[in-house]
Amino acid sequence: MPELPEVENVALALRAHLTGRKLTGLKVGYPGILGQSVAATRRAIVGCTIDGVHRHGKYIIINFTDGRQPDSHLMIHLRMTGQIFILDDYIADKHVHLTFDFDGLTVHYRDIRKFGRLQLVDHAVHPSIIAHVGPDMLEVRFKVWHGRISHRRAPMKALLLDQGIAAGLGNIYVDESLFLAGVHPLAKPQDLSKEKLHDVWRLAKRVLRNSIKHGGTTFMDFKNFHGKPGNFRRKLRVYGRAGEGCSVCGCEIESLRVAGRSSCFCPECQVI
DNA sequence: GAATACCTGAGC
DNA sequence: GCTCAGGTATTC
Repeated sequence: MPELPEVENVALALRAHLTGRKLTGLKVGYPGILGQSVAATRRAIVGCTIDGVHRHGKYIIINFTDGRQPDSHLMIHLRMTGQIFILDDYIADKHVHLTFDFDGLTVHYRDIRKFGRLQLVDHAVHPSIIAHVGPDMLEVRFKVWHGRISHRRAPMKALLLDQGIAAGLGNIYVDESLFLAGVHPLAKPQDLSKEKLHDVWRLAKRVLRNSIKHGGTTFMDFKNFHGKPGNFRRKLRVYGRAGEGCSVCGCEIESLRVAGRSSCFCPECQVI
């Protein structure tokens, strides 16, 4: 599934392939993916040229301009199963809900579970203005992050998933970050020293950067479309490994439900 | 903060 | 045929 590293790769690919291109047409199979009417979407972006692609957390914002009207900003969230790829001779299956025609290439939006959204937003390209979303996890400084999390009373698992504190971590990377930091998913900020919280912050950034470097947990190729488990999956230490032996101490990885999510952790290495 | 809605497919 | 998977908006 797309996580921050895949979203980053998608944003990089869109920027590389679409900057300067004009959108000539938009086909819509399932309007529910759009956060506004089909007509409003077409009015805002068809005939416009892409002049910027930005990522913030798991959001992508594409800037469209036509030189006369104010720019339009299309915000994309892939949620669980959204995929974007560029392929000219692709025969769309039933999960392809949107097809964007540019001069010279075709971009498909495919989404098995239809959770993803593409919506027009008012604010300018800089995506940190999304009100309910905190600073990007890769960008946020420790002092800022600590100030946003240290007074909260919820378990660390829930707080790291909370996009309002910092945006970008999903279930996989939260479990991995907590494992690397040796922090139990039920531990609360007040249970932890400032040094321990610094470890969580530092290792969360590291695990995200490492995943980006390895092509993400899900591999998505824009030219030869496929979305399947990528190189980073085999590097995961605890996620999806309940019942297996911990790579550090050998004891059995356990699974627990925290904040409505499955949480895999090592009961020996991760303490409150 | 927890529960639920949104969806479909995989795995039992 | 049931449960589970999971990000976010919404509603308790």
